[in-house]
Amino acid sequence: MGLIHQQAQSGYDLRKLFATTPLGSYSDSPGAIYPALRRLESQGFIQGHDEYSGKRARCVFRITAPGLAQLEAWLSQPVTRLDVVRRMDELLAKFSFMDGVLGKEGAMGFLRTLERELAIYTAELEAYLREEGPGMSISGRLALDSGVHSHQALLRWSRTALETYQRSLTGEAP
Amino acid sequence: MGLIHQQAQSGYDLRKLFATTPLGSYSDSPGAIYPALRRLESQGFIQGHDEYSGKRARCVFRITAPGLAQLEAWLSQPVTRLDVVRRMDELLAKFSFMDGVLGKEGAMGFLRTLERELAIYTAELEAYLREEGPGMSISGRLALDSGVHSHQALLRWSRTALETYQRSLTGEAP
DNA sequence: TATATCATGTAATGCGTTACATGATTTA
DNA sequence: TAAATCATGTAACGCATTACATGATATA
Repeated sequence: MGLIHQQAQSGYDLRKLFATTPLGSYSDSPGAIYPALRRLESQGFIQGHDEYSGKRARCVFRITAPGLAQLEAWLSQPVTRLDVVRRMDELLAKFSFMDGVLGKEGAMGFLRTLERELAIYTAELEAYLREEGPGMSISGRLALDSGVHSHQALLRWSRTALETYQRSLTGEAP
Repeated sequence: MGLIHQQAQSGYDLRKLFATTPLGSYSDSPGAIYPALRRLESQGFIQGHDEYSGKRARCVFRITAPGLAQLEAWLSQPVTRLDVVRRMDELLAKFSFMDGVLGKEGAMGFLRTLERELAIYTAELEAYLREEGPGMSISGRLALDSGVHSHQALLRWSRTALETYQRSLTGEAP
């Protein structure tokens, strides 16, 4: 729905996006995409129209008013600890749609809570590594270490991302 | 199976591991774990025994010879591009079991191919950000940027991890 | 004795994957 | 005209999630 909100898309468009672009590593299988589109349509969140642009028919989906409300609600959900631990990919996919849907303030609010949760979880990982690391195998300890480094990198990113937004705000409102 | 190989585990043990430890963020729901254990048992990869240690019965699973062979085969599968793009968590979970199953040489071989695939994919992400970034929204570009930074961090980690193994080899065989 | 924790399951539902299928339109 | 690509689906299967259920044993 985020992609359809940015621009009307057919099922085939989405397949190509998932297969060729790095963002949102979702499945590009037709058995996943077409039924999902029909489900969203039956719920009234998107609406498909056949388009004949010279060639053959393409069923192009657009977001509806209830769909936009649903998308806003999804993007507005607070960042939880469980999101940070197990659904980081989904969080970043959500964030990529943020300023098109919630605006800069929404995106900045998201980044602030993400930074807080990331800081907490990263500290927990570091503590776990300090305490349990010595008793683990080399590869076990190193795997945990990779989690620590990945989350540290995300934490640094969330801070520079917030600064990027702050610069863009002061720059446009002199 | 990796966890059961390290140490015999009951379904409840696994639930607690998944719920409390940071490694391998798998589901701790009983509806996922118990049927999965029974499937592995029916395939002959693990074997459960009831144990009565003073308290009530616990069904403790151990790995079998075919199960160990299967685990070795799984851990020996080459690192593919798709693994790096969409299954990085699984790769690190696999790696955490490596030197208990394949030994240091196996773990080092894994790290070398992982480093190669990570370097390729990271370069692709950087190129995509350079080319497509200017046309994207701020949050879209930043989300992509987080992917770049995360993979750069993993790439650095894979190199230091390899050095850690090399030091441990020269240290023990003077 | 009530509550929390230990320990193991089952049932309904939904969804993803894999594989198969179809027909139209470019390109070689 | 053969092959690749466009564009959209269906069917079988497996598995995860959620919620419910059970009984035993510690702990308050």
